[in-house]
Amino acid sequence: MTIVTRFAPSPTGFLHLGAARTALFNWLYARHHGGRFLLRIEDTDRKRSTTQALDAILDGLRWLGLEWDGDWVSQFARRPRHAEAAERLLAEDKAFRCYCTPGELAEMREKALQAGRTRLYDGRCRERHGAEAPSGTAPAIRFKAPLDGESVIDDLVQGEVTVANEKLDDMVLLRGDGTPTYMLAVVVDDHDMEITHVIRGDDHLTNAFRQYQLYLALGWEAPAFAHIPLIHGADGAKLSKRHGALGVESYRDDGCLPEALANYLLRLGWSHGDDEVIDLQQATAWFDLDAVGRSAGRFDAAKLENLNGHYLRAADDRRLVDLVMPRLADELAGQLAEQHAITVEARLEQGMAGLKERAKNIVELSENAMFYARKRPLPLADKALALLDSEARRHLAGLRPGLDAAVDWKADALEKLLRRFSDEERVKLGKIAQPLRAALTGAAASPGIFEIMEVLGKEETLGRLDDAIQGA
RNA sequence: GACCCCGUCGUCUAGCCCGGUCCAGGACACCGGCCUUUCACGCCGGCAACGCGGGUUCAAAUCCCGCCGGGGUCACCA
Repeated sequence: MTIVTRFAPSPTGFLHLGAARTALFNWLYARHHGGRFLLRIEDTDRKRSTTQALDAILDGLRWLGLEWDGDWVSQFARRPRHAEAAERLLAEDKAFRCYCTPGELAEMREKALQAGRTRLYDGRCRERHGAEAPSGTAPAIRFKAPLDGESVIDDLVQGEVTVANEKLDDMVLLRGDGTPTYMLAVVVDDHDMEITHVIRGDDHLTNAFRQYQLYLALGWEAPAFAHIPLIHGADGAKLSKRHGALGVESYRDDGCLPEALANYLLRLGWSHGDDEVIDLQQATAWFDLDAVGRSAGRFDAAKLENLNGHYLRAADDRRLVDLVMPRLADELAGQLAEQHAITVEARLEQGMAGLKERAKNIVELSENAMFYARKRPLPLADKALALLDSEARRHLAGLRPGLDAAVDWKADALEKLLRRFSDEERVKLGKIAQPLRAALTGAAASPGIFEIMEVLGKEETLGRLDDAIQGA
């Protein structure tokens, strides 16, 4: 049997973390088993569905590297097929027309809630015939849910879960306006798309029982279910906008690398012994549902950040340059004209190894790289300014002729030169290196200073040095 | 409220199914230290958990029961 999974978001918002993880698990499960991973957009709610949301979801999936097989399916486009299924159930007396008004329904709900019943609908239209149908109301089609017995689902994550059928409501299949409800649409679509494994959030667990009954009524084989725990905010409550249930694109904008987010999401709720750093390829080889935990996890930004730093250090230099350049251009607005941009890009590529060692995300990386992009004279941070006292400037002035005379402008040669100079002056290397750092980068912390001199080149280095020596 | 699910360091988790190897292991965070021209990285060390109460057993994080706590679901939303 070929395994077929699907991710079925509704295009009413961005791709938030919980949804992204659901997509990831579906993708991994399909890939691991050599199956297919399909995408279905649940856009039956026309009022809330937007194309912006759809684009955000598609972009988010692509950014994370979760490509789906074939074209995505629009649930809305399949509504004739949904209606057909509802009509068939009606014909087979497994469903009925319901003429109840919203007012009646509200009354029933209140009554049921008061009595502590889960079955809200009282079944009053079950046996009502067409002839007695009140005119003027467009009837909805309701499912005749079983009144007794129990439904059992052998969930791949939650285990065997049983619910008494009397708790299952006569749910609406087709609304009065003829549009299908979610409950009907998922079942019909999952069946038609030949989905073998439905992997989704825990919040759908109770829906699974209603859907299971529908499969039974329709005479179809139900897929295997796997309900994965939800992701909670740091305070333990359901992840909401309040605690940054943001779209994956906002993590990207904040400097997150997709492989880091994927790794983080993977480890939140799934584990493979003591392994922590697991890329998508390794995950594909290892992933299976039996290692998915049953309890909800809390979102931990610090752990994501740590993972991000790891992947950042491992990332290709050229790729990072491409990620950093737009941010620098943005910050320097206009100052990064073409000729200078070429120079900066070359510097970044050369200096990236030292830069990426010191950043946890692309934003930080860009900030740290700023001194390679700025033109003279450099703005000096307070700490840099403090480093450049009169004594320091005297040292730098003393150092200048030696640098000017240097023929071999390479990091190791420059280091020898500096060390010799500090020996001769009988001062610690730090007394020279720190002011030099301040002069060349405008900051008190940076990559290795000799490496920076090499990347900057002799002319720029001496220029920045002069700025600092003469500086007020 | 009813139904369902969950409960190991602050957080993610290993161990639980098949009780002893667990005075509970790893990772992140935090706190020391080393390395070092700075900051990082790296390395070394430290802090820190089986929700509570009963059983069963020679022995329980592991099995059973109760309680408590957290979460989810109860629409002509998805």
